[in-house]
Amino acid sequence: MAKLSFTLEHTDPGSKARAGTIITDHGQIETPIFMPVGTVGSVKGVHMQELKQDIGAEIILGNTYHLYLRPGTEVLEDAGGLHRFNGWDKPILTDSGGYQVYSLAHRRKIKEEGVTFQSHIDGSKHFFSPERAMDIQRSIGGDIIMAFDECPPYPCDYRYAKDSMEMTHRWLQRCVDHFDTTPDKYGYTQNLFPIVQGSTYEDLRRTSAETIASFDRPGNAIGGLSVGEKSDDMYRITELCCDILPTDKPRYLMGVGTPVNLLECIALGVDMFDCVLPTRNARHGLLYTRNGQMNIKNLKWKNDHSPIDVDGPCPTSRFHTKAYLRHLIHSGELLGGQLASIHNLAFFLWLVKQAREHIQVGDFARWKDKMVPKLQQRL
RNA sequence: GGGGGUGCGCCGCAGUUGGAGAGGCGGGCUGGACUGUAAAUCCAGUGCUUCGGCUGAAUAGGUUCGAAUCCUAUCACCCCCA
Repeated sequence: MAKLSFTLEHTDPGSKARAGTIITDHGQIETPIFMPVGTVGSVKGVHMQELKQDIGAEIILGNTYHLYLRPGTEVLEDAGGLHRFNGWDKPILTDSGGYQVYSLAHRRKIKEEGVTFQSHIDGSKHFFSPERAMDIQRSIGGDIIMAFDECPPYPCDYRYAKDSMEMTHRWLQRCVDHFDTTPDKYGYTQNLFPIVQGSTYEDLRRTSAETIASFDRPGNAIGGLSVGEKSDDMYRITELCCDILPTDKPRYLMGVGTPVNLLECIALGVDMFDCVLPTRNARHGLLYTRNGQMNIKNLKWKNDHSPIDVDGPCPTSRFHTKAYLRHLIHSGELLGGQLASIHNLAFFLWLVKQAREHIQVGDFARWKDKMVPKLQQRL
C-alpha cells in the first residue's frame, strides 16, 4: 500500500495540456479526468454498475459535511469505510466541507479555530476544525482527502480575500500536522491535497499557489473558482495557479465545470475536475452533447423519436429516444433523471477521454478550438 | 316530471353579504437558471394589445349612478323527491 503517484506521460505542443496516470491503492486514474460528484455517498440517480460500464467513471467524490451528518462516521467505520459502505471499489475523493462554508454561508460561523455549522437537516450545531475534518475524512476513507479551507464568496473584497486565504493556509498547516500524525484506518493509503485560494486577485493567488506547493503533498487543488466570476477570470486565475503548481503532481480544479470549461482548463494544465452540473442539470432536463446542449423538456422534442444521442458514447442514449426522455422528465419520473444523468456523465467522461487522446497524439489545441464552438451551441 | 343548488380565464380549489380583478393558492403548460449538491430545485410567463389601453365572471335580456353579486329566461352540471 503506497502513497498516490502521478506519472506525466504527454504534454500537448500547442497548449499546456497534459496526460498522465494517477495510481492509488484503489486503482489508477488516467488524466485528464472528470470525477462525478456523489455527495452523500451516491452519485444521484446513478448506480455503481452504470458508473463503471456506461459512464466509465474512474473516481467519484463524497462530501465530509454531508456524510458526517448522515449516516455519520460511526456507521461508516462500522462498514469498513465508504468503499465498503456504498460498493464503489475504485478511488474516492472526499471534499472537506470547505465548500459548505461557502454554500451554507447563512448557517455557519467562521472563527480561527474552525467553523460552526447549523445542520441543514435538523438545525443542530456542529463544529468543524481542520483537525475534525481530517478525522472525519479518515473515517470516511477517501483515497484523496481535501484540506479544510474557506471557499470565499464572489465578489470578495481584497482585504477579506487576503485574510481568508491566510487563514486557509494556517488551517492547512493544522490539517497536515494532524493528518500526518494519524494512521490510515482501513489498510490503504489516504492522500491529502491542499487547496489554493485568493479569490480573483493575482498576487494572492501567486502567494497561495507558492505556499500550497511548498507543502509538497501528492497533489494540489485550486479552489474558490466557479463561484460566479466570469469565465475569463476563472481561466486567468487557473492558468496563473497551474504555472506555479509543480508539474510532477496532479492539479485538481475544484467545482469546474461546463464542457467548455473543462477543455479550456485542460489547455491550461488542469488534470482533475469535478462538478455537479452533469447530474443536477440532467435532473432539470439539460443534456450535454458534442453538438451542444439541449433542454430536453422543450416542446420541440415532443415528437422526436430519434435516439437521445445516436452515435454518442452512452448505450442508454443510443437506445432511448428524446421524446421518451422528455416525457419521463415532464412526468416527474425518476427514470428521467436517471437516464439524463447517465447520459451527461457518459458525455463528460467521453469528453475528457477524447481530450486525453488528442493530447497523446499532440493535436489537442486544434481539436479543442474546433470543439468549443460546437459545445456552445443550443440545440 | 317536481324541488333545491352551482356556473369566471387551460384545469382544480378558495373567495367575492351592489362600489369589479384581468385577482389568490395549487396543478398543467411554455420558457429560463443551475459550476468542490440545503437543488427530482428555483425563477418567470400563461385573455387581447399599436403598451395607451381594451375585452371579461355560463348565454341573452333587465333593474341600478354602478352588476360577478339583484331579477327574468335559456343552457350545462350536481343533489333530493317521484
